[in-house]
Amino acid sequence: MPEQTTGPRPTLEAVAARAGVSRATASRVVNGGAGVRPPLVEKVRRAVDELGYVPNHAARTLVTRRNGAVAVIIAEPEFRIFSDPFFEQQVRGISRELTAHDAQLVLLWVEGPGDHERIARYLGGGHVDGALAFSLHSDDALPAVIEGARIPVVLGGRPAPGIDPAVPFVDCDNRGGAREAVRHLVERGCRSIAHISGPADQTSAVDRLHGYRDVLIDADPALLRVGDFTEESGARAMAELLDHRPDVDGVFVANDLMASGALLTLRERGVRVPEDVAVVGFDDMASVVGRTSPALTTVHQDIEGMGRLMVKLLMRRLDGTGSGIPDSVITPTSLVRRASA
Amino acid sequence: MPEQTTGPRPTLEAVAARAGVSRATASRVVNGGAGVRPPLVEKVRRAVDELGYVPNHAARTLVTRRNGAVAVIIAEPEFRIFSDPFFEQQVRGISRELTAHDAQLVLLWVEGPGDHERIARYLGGGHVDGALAFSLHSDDALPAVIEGARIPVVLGGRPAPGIDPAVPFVDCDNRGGAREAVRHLVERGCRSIAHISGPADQTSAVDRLHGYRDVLIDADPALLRVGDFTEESGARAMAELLDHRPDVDGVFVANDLMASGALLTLRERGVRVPEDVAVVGFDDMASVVGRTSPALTTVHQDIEGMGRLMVKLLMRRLDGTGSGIPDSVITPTSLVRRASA
DNA sequence: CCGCGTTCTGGGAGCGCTCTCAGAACGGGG
DNA sequence: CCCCGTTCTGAGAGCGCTCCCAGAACGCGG
Repeated sequence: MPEQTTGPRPTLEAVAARAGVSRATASRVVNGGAGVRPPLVEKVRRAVDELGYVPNHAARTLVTRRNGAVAVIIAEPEFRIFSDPFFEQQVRGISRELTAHDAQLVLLWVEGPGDHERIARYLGGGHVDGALAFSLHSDDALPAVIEGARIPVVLGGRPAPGIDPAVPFVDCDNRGGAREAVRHLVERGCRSIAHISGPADQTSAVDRLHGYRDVLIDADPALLRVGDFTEESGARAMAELLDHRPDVDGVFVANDLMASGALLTLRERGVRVPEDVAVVGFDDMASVVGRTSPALTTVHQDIEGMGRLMVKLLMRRLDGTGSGIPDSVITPTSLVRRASA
Repeated sequence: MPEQTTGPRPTLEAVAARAGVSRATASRVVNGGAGVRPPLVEKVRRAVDELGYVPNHAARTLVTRRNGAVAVIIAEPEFRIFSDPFFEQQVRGISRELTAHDAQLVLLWVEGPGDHERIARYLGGGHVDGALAFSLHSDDALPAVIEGARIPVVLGGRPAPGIDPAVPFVDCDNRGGAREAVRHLVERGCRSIAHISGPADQTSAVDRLHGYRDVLIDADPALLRVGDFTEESGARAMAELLDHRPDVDGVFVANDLMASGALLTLRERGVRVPEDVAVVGFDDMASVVGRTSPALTTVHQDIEGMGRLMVKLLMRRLDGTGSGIPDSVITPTSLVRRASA
């Protein structure tokens, strides 16, 4: 039980004195105790407990040049990012993995280009050991800012072309997952398979579209519609599809939210799913998948796992163990068959 | 333009040498330059620029015992907290105010009681100058944990009884806002005014209920329904109300989401709003208010401002300027009249 | 019982910064 | 022209910790 010394916090010096050893030995024990004989370890441990000693982080950082903190940079060009469930899951994964590494999460909220200088200074100021960011639009200047801070960084999501390709990233196999989704529709016997894609400036949307095209090499462009990842845009795209290509019997939608919208339109028009039109989504978001009817067949990706992986990659390069390890990771996806296809 | 010295980062010493002054003077300039003659200030400033000097945070913290970081503690007893728009706005306000104070936001994600020890150690370890937390349920052990860390803390939302009442908090005038809402219904001429409240273990819900009762001292208990702040629960409560008290002609709903649900039920049943039943919500959440029909009359509260206020209170007590300043703040609310009442 | 190799331990330097305090510089009045 | 008060400046001491390195302790073979 820590003593109730209300005064200044005990230092290593105090612990050492109480344990009857030198500061160096006390330090060794606090840092794992390797190379210290058991009886002494025990004595120091007890002193630590009795004094309620907690290492001074600043002092430690000063000499080790490591501070056990990682910045998570959240840019907000649109403005829902923070409340996006996808994002939330990823941050949760990051937070958990960081905790496992005894590192802290420092949130850097970027509100616009005006913030870039502040961010650069912060990143360059040695407050954090590394940074995690999310590749958003291709015209984003943020990656350059981070690059300028000369600090290790790992991106969530494949960066858009134009951004330094050497920056490591973690992304799921968007293209492969899309292929699997489309193949599933083909195997079901669908003949006119449409695709509702996401915005062309997001690599995930582009990759999924590529996957669709990989399987359906010469798909009629009329079977292609572009949405913006919102439920509403999915509903609209589906309506247009139905209007222009009444023969459509399968549709691969680039994310679950748009797929949900498509399902709504289908239902409104009295089209049976999956009998008349089979639908496959992407993401496997619990919040969406659970409430559609019929239950949505979709491509699952391990979002939390991707967050954790981002941290692992970053930690590896911080440890210097980075060489010989793949820079970027593409995580596998898997098709989850439910009722819609 | 900073020099491209790839080596170790320049120290204050280097800046001083280049500017031809002592380290002390350089330090003074870096920290505002008070009491240093203009020509010297200029010289030091130039050296800083040329060298690309950035102060070492750890070294500074070591001596000042201040590290310019504040923990935001997010507990996740339920699990949507992070993606809650209310919460998002509050964190945004916090983030902005923190930036204005040149302080950083360290996110502490608490996943359960198992994390409490970790949190306590972190808070006690001097990593952050203070903490911000949100008062959730009354059985939450977190406040005690924070208390134990002997670190200044400010709560978002009035803490439940049972939690040390000396802990400062920021909350909006739930009770007063509710009174205003109900009075508005009275003035409109409503005779049977119902209330759909939130969970009894949340102080905001309790306070709003109190406000309702303040105005309608002897309201029939049958006019009271308890929801859980979700849209669905609001719809259900409204249906029950209609079934049991068909004479209801006004309803004050404890939050916008439930009000939206109530509106849905009303519409389904063909009840005209506000002609047959007038509805007033609480929160004035942009995401809800915009899409209801008719547009929702509701009680506005400045959520972002509350976040900022939390930081201001914390900063004041960190600066020691805290004495004589109110510990907690109740921010005003205002009724926003739209179409539903 | 001594000498040498090996394992532990402690002294001390130094990480980069702030801040106190003494001394330098300066200016004005006598 | 000198003296004293005021404003600036710089030397130096530490903040609490890690880690290098020298030396102590220990064990074993001869």
